Amino acid sequence: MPATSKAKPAPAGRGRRAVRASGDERERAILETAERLLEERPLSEISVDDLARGAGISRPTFYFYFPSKDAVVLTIIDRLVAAAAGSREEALATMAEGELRAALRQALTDLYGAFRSRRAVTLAAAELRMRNPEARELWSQVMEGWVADVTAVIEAERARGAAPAGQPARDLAIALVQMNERVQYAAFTGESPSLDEERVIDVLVDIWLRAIYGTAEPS
Amino acid sequence: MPATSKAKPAPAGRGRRAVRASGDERERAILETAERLLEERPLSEISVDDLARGAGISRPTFYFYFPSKDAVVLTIIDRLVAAAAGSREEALATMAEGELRAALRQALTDLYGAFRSRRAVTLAAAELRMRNPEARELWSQVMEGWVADVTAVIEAERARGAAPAGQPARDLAIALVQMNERVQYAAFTGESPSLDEERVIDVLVDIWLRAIYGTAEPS
DNA sequence: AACTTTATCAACACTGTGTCGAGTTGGTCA
DNA sequence: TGACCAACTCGACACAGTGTTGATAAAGTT
Repeated sequence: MPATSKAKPAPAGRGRRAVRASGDERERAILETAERLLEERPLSEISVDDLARGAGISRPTFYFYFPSKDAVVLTIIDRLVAAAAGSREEALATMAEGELRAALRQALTDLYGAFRSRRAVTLAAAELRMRNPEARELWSQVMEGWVADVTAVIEAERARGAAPAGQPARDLAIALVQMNERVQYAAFTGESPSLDEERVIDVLVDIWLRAIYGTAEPS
Repeated sequence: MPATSKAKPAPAGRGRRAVRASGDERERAILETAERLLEERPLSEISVDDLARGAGISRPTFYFYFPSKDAVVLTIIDRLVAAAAGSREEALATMAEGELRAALRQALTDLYGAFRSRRAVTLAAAELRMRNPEARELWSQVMEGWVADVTAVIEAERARGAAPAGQPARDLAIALVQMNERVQYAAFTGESPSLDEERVIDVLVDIWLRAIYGTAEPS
């Protein structure tokens, strides 16, 4: 049973423990080592041994603190996701009261910033999602949160006559949110083709506005 | 040196060989086994041993035909990508002469169909891209091809006055193409949130048209 | 019939994961 | 204070997977 709870005193949700003693700083050391190594190379090229050594402990001792490498990264992603959720709520609060164009830009900028400031972790999350159901579930919740909020905004704009009818609001929201995810990911990795980091927001905001407020009639 | 050419007679590009004898059918058996197993489970859960046994040979013999598991999948992806490129050129030919709305829908439908009909391979490609530079490069070329074509279409539409000015055509094309990739991937995996398979095309076409022909002015 | 090429696989070397059990250490309370 | 317990540590092991080596067989080629 990989990547599931199984630590010695193991009570908590994922794989982290609830210890209090000096082990607390060991746990932190492991998390910090993981973040540091992720700046250098992808998750797939980091071993449990790398994490243990980086934290100054032996490999078996690592397993006292985390049930697997994945659990470490999941813990780190948890925190990133929580921060991003904060950005989102804040941004949405602004958006609730008119001046949508500027508010939308602000919202996308904040979210983009939240992930860009932890680029390495964001990339690791994408990698982990490919093979870890728990990571998939966590990311899924993040996306659902965004989609729900964006859906509400679109429906409100349509209700007050500011936006024309069109595809179901939720479908539109899903596509737009997924576009953001992919475009941002590409910009972070620098793959080609990808948008320049400074152009990401301009392009995304433009497409969002056109998708929400425009109609689909060519000349 | 994993995933690079290294087979016995090894001349060709990647890791496939140029054998002619009875080994030809072994090679095909390996490729077929890979495709079959990918329908059942992700690439990360398929071992070289699985492929060898599936093809009725021992593991060392597998290495006579392919230098690694990745090389097998790369060969399969190559073919998918070639087929998709065919769809694209065909679709673009239609698009070159007016009636853009219908032509665009047709183009996106064909492309979507090309990948949906080989869903398992498409998903494996996404997984492999995460950790294999060669897969990344291959996919990159596919995306660049699309972006180049779409950029040309947008510029042509702007030149003939059918589409308004806006973000640089290439930037717009990158975001739209990446949106398609992500939305399609999500629909294939059935993750949540994701668009229903029957709704994908409608939603994407709508956003493309609005992004290309609309303006970004809210009411 | 010598020789080469193609094909095959048992056995090996290596890397990485996760577990077991035998410790050590520091605090607590009888 | 000393018996005890929980937190903590790690050497040694069992396993799974990858890729290589070398010996061998079977099919052409000259």
